[in-house]
Amino acid sequence: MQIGSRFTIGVHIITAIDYFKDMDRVNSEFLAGSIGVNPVIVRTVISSLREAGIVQSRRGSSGAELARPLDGITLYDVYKAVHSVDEAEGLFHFHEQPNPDCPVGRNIHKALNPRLANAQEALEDELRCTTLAEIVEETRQAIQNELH
Amino acid sequence: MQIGSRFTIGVHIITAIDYFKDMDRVNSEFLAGSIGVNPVIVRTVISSLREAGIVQSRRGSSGAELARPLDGITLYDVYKAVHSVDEAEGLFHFHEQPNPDCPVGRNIHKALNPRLANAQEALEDELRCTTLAEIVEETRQAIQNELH
DNA sequence: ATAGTTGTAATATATCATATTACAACTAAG
DNA sequence: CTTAGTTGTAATATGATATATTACAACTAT
Repeated sequence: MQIGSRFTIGVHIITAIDYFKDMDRVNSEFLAGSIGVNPVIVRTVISSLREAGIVQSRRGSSGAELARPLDGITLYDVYKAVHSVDEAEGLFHFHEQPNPDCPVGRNIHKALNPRLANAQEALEDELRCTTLAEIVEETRQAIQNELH
Repeated sequence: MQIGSRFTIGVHIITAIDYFKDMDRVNSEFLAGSIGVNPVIVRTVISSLREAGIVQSRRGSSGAELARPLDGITLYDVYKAVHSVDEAEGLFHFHEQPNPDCPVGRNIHKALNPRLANAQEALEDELRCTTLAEIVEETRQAIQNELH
């Protein structure tokens, strides 16, 4: 069980938009080529990022742009934007039909749910610690280091 | 995208084994009734817990028992035992074919992977903070509180 | 006008979790 | 030692969901 790749695709998109902004026409086909997925997937993820106010894009006009500075975007923002995880359901899937006629069945969630929420929050807090500015900067440095 | 219910099923199993150990014959059918899933799923999860040294069970002999004290079992132990998440793959699914001919495509994982690992570790560390002794105790208290 | 792109729906495919069926291996009780 | 009942596990089916693909109207820029 894994968190879907739309999250890392979203990070890749933002990084590529910034990196290539002065060099190429960064449209969905170009991005799809860099990421290695279908252009429609790219457009779908971009739509999510647009709805979250992270990037700008519109019909007919080729290419996407960032809607706010890179240091104002965290990994958590991207994670939430692409809704890799359903907000209401939470990260952990609790078995859905514990028996209400069983004392354990109807009470265990009271003990377990707060712990699952804490674990999910720990993950999200960690994602909030990194901005896309850091990701882009480190990617640029990695590219520089290739030259040696 | 969610972490599968085998994890919470595992916690439910351990809690029920302890709670009912002096009252009922806690076999896979009984547990399946309490949890609300198929008995074979219960037996599969118990197999995982047995391989992790958390419970004891064997062919023919009805019922499972705990293999070690409840305060020596953490939520993380259960989480790992049922392999809700593949060890090698990690919690986050990185898109699999970033373009090696693109500088961003072949370098972004260097910047992103450590952050994803940190987030996963934060989640797991939080799961290590809770023992099954706490879960069982709180479940017992919740059952007690029902009487008022 | 025209060529090219986006947004989005519809559909297909792939993957994986859970459900179900089936049964040999085994235990315990009589 | 026979029998009823359970476990471990394989095989298969079902269901849910993520990603891929096709298609095209809406739109932009030239």
